[in-house]
Amino acid sequence: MPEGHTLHRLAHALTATFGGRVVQVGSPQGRFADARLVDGQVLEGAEAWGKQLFIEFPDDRFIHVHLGLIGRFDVHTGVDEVPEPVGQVRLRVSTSSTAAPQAYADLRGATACDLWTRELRDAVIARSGPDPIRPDADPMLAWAKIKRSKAPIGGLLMDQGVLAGVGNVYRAELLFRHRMHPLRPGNTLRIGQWRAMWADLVELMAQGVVTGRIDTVRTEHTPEAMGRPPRVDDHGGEVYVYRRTGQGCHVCGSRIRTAVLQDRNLFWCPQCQRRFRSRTVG
DNA sequence: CCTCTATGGCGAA
DNA sequence: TCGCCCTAGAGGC
Repeated sequence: MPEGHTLHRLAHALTATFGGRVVQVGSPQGRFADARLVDGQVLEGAEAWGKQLFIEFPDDRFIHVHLGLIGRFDVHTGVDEVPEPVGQVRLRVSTSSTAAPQAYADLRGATACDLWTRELRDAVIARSGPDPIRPDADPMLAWAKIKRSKAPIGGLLMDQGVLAGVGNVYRAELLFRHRMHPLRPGNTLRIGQWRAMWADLVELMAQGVVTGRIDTVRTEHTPEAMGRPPRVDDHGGEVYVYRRTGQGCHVCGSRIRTAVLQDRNLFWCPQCQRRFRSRTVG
């Protein structure tokens, strides 16, 4: 679930569903005791920065949520009745009226769910790199770090202080689309390459916010265009390399490779992404 | 029943 | 680099 597009999508859904309304806030599981401090208040809106989600309440209070690897936050609208929680619900936000239609949102498995002040929120945002989904993002802030780092670009793209919101799928797919080897050092990139990668991220991630999935294949490489079966997977998106180890590359047919970099699975095509080569495809 | 996996990130060693 | 945290679902025995 959770790369930046998921959090922005959630922010939109929470704002649309609960924004400006008095809400009930609770922690059925009990591990978010501070829920009571904003219970019965007006939910002013929700906003995402990278993978961080902030739900704003009066008096500069924010519920800070980070889904981590396995967290999910499901928004249910238009229900007649808010049901009993199922499983480990850390946070539940629900409409406070008793009349239908009602709505509720359940958070499970999150790495973080805390009540924060505006200062804490601002500090985390200040430490984060630019977020390609935010219209005010400045790609040169990321470039300044990339161009002077010897670290592999595959790691830099996942560093939330360099760039906010990119996770393992967008990382792998972006590198493929730009024919770039994941281990290429940041300081060997040229600015034109970075500008092209950023523009691509802006487009891909904006699409992810709309669709709720990560699709990265170009028209000529869709299942329909290639006459291949669609991807069957729990996240569903059409991709070039992510979790396609051993399968044929959609462009050149080579077997997709995998390796572990900084504890995360890395996927690339050994032919399309030869080391120290990089040219944008198409 | 157990083990493994997952689009993440932290802190200790 | 490793262990650990969060949760649910899939698969093996």
